[in-house]
Amino acid sequence: MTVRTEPSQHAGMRASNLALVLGEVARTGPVSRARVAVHTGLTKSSVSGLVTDLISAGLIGESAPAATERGRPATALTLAPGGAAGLGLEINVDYLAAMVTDLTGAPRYHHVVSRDNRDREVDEVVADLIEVARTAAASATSQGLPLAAACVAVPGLAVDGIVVRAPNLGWAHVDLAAAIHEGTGLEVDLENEANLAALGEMWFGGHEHEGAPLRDFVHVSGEIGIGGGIVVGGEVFRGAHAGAGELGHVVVAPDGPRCGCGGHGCLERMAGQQEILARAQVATMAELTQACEAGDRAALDAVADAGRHLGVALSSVLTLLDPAAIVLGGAFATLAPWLTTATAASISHHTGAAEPPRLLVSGLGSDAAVRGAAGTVVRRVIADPAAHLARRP
Amino acid sequence: MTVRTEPSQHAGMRASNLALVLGEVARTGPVSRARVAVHTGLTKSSVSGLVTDLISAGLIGESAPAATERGRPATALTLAPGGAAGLGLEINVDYLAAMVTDLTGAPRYHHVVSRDNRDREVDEVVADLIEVARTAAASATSQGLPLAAACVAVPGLAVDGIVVRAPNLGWAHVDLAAAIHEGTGLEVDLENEANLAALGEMWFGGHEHEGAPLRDFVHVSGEIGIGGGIVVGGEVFRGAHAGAGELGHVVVAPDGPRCGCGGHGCLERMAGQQEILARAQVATMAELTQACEAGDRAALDAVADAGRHLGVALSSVLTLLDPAAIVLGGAFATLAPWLTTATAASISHHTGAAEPPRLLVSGLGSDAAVRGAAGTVVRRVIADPAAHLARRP
DNA sequence: GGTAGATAGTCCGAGTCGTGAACTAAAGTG
DNA sequence: CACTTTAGTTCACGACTCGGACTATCTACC
Repeated sequence: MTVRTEPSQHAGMRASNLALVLGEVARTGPVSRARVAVHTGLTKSSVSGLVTDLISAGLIGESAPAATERGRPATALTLAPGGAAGLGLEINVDYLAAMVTDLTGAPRYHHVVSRDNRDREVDEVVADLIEVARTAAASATSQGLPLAAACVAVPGLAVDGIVVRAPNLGWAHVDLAAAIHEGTGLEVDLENEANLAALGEMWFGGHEHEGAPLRDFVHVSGEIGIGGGIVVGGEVFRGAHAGAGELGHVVVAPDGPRCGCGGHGCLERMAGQQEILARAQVATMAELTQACEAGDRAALDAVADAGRHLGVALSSVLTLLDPAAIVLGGAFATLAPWLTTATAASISHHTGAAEPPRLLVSGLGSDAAVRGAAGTVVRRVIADPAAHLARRP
Repeated sequence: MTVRTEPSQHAGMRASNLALVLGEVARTGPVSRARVAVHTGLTKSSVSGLVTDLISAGLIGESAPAATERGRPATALTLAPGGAAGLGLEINVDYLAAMVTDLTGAPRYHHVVSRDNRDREVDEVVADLIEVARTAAASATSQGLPLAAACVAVPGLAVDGIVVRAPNLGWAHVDLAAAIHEGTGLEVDLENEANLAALGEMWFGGHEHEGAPLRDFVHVSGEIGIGGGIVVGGEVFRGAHAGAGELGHVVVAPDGPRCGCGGHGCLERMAGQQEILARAQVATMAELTQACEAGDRAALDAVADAGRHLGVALSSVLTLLDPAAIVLGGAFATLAPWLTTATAASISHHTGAAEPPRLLVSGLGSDAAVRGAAGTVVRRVIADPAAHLARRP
């Protein structure tokens, strides 16, 4: 039912089959040409030709033949780690981060600069981020990793390379992609932090659903604000204006107090970090977890209450989006031990579902977004190797 | 970023280009081959060949050359109404319906049988629906319309041709598609009523967004229950288990009463038809609209209250899904005059949005789902004419 | 009214790419 | 050491689209 908009031509056919073969190699580890042919439905001869191209492009490596059961031993094909690399950047309220991953998605460089970016000039922060990016790029070069592009995780709404608004940073209409492109010479893409964290979790978090990698889920990423990333069929769901997934501003208390966004009774207002800390009468997240571990009543109640509100929001998410699972990330992952019981109970109460939905806890912690950003770049190369080669012949 | 799963071959290239050309003809009314070539990016010679195939397949018609400004007059191409037709069926609480549309989407047969299907045997109702389908098929045949397939709108969850559950009918695990296939010889697809109503509204409702047809929206279809259809990029959003869009069970009152679904505080429990009628102290929807028109206080309050609850649910929908518009259908379309003010106010209050979102009212009324069902069939033919031809050579 | 210019549509050779069968390569089996 | 099995390459063939040449049919203008 997809509306076709571009003519199918021979070049497109080839590009599509290159992606098919490369994707198969990426997914199923070391494989022979013959097995790729069977899995993809292409003939052996076609696969041979496509693999030749991918090897000469440096995206695939050939290892020594290894004996199998019977017959001629197969030469194994693997992703060439040095074929292309991705630079992931993250700009957040209290830190900047950079990560380089090779074509297999393995981290090859990671650096975090902690500093509160809220009351600084935008230009200063941008300059710092460019510096961080340059250092990362230099490291990639020295490791022989050719960067294909960069992707920046932004705590707000980004459209066409521009940060439209990032409330927690106090930013609006910052042409960030152009600035970083200027400073590094790389193609730069911007994406919401919550969405990238969700992708990072999908690609590197190791979650499964019925034996296959999890491809339909909602990722809750609470740091200072509460964000949400919706992944459908392995891709981020963005809505009509790239604003989808704003879990933090789902209504959980129709008669509730005014939220910073202008609305009333939003989840973030009722269960955000600020609210939890205030109710638990502690100042930092570290103190909160300590208090919870010590069994402090006020702290436990505050967290459980947040869990209940989260459950209300997630009930609506479950009925509206029908995801296969929900992944708790960021601060909610840290608080999971004292939170999930209340959340699960609240979900059962509000949806009436016999069996509770799958509530998973993130394993990546606060690195999910940068990893997702770097991963986005290399995934794009794998998804369309022809386009990548056209750019650097 | 789409994961490719099938090899691209010459036949697929041709199939894709056939769809491209046919889609262009369908979208832009009468067009010349030359204009199709420009719009699609194909060459004139390719378009000529593709059009020849489509004409001999009976999907496209050629009308007499009409003079243009300068040069040789163009022969106009249009969809051939008799090329293929779709049979839409609908099974609902208090009626069965059938509609036949030709390839252009124009209704060519429409029949509704009013009868309460709640306390009847499942087999009886299925037999009635088969009878309705047969009569419709006979009418199509007598009009020279070859039916490509059938699509059934079901008030519940349908997966792989089976009605998994339809609470308002009291159905569970009914193999409806096979039964109708048996009775009519047609390929049969099942789909949720709310989703089809949304599609019908998109294709035939005439809504626009920034000059183009509306392709990202949420359709609210309230009859006895409250349903929702989410359309993203022109396609229905189904979630991981085909259960997405259940707007009726979004939580709008966390401390609210128990709902029939087992949850608490669901929209349907707070603003469903039963609730509104009870509060307005009337027995039927007809009486309710009369009371509203007469300015009856209790009726107006009941409707406004439902509108407020609807606004809470839609606030969550807006923040989670970021649609370009919301379309009110079914009973809510009828009640729109006394409902939308409260709903819009509630949305503004809960989302804090400066400008209220686009709240549109359906023009198709209760025919939306059958039209959507019949339209689904012909749209599929247009989206993949090669597959259609392969079935009937 | 005849010719130039413009636009529509067809035809055909060239180029690209996947297919399929034949062929070479390299192991294990009896 | 022949036979079987599996891996990978080669090459003629066919199915496409492309692009330019060619024909058809109109308007505009002299």
